Amino acid sequence: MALAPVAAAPLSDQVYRRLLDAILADEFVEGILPSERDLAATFEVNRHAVREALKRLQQARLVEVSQGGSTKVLDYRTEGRLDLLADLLVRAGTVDWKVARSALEMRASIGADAAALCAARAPKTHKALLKVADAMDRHLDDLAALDADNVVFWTAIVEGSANLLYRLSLNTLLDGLRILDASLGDDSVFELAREEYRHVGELREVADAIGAGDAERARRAAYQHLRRTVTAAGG
Amino acid sequence: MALAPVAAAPLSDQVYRRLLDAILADEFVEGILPSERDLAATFEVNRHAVREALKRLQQARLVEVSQGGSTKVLDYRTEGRLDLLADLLVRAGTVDWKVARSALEMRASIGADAAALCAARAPKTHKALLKVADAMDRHLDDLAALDADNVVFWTAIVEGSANLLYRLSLNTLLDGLRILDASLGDDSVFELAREEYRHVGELREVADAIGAGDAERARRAAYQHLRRTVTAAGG
DNA sequence: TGACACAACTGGTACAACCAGTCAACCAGT
DNA sequence: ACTGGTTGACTGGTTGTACCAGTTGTGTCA
Repeated sequence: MALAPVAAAPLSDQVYRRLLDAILADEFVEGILPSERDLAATFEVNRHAVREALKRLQQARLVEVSQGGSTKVLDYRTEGRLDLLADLLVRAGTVDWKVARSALEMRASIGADAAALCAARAPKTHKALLKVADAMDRHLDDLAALDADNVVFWTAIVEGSANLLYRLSLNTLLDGLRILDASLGDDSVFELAREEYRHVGELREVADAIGAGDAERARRAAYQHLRRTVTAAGG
Repeated sequence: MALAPVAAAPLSDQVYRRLLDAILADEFVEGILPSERDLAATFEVNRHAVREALKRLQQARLVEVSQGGSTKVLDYRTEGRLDLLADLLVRAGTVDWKVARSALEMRASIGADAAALCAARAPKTHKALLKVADAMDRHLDDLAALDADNVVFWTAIVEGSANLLYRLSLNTLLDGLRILDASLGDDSVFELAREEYRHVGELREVADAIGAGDAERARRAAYQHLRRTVTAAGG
């Protein structure tokens, strides 16, 4: 019998999670949050725990607090930032596939541009990329290993692009992937990934183009490869 | 006479800022932060203020705190997320142009893809876009107005792309722009923008392609327009 | 030498108070 | 019908202190 560990998140994290869910579900009338003292009372925690949670919500641009006045909910579409991905992707235990599709589209766009930049700036990456592609070919049945290798492949390209923002975006997107993974378990939903991994040859093409320093070819190859998954996901 | 409001940031925000700067400047030996009590003592503030700041750093994936153990600095390249842009762009009062160039590259990539998606999904956006382009033509000498209109133009395209993540990325990028603006004042550095606005005709071309539902033409036109600024910035 | 126990850290939570803004209502004065 | 001042009941911001809980190093004892 496998007993899962009991989650022991700090109180402020739990409060953050609760408030976040309530905000995204638009549960506050007029978009006005109760006072910190009231929240502390209803959650039956100390006011400091509430304050720490509110500070995080504030940083995520989800609320606006002002001394003396009340704390208001902001529109995350116009105020929120990309880091919300992880929180928007899975809500109330169900995956928002529209958000997931958005993430795949973004991955394709940035992945393609990163490949082009990598070809222009770090064609030497080529060797490492081919090695990963070889490894992937060697275990086409091990989905977990393929996942890991795929991450290595694209991380190398993004590193080669010498674009810090692409690196950070990749982190954000991978974070979303992790959330998705945890939410779906080892479910069959990763048919998408499985299908993508059937085309390791295309990764090789990307690597070749990068090795040749041919930015446009690298871009096209990467875009074609990544875009297929978007289409498969209903884009 | 224009009187600017007096800045009165909460203590925890100031502590956050100080710690952030120290972290990005790699000022902590072995990447280990002093204890909360020590930080409170050195900053001469209450421990709660320090805790609120640390919660935010934790959320930004800049530090890892563990009860009983010490708080460690994480590598923002591998752990940080896109929201760091605003903090990385301007440090110690000077602009990091490498980061700025990265942002411009990302803008070009996402802007082009958003234009393509907009053409496919919301060709009707075309009308509003042309109206903005007209307005821009009408006041080619008013940089502030051009800036505002430009934001409206691209926001409309991103809305039309129906991609929530592009919307959030736009927010993040615009945030960076605001930071840049505030840091540089009305400085001459916005030669870049000025040059971009000399090509309002290209925006019209983007709008036309979108109106025609021609995704690839919209992508090419948008990319060409946005990419020029990247090149001008030394990309 | 190894296992255990303790002490001295660390972060996490709590209560109680007070400072400092906001807002609405009311009240002069103009 | 306005202006500005006053008041009181809210709001968030700050503080100090105490204690709980987990980690880590150290020293003792078998």
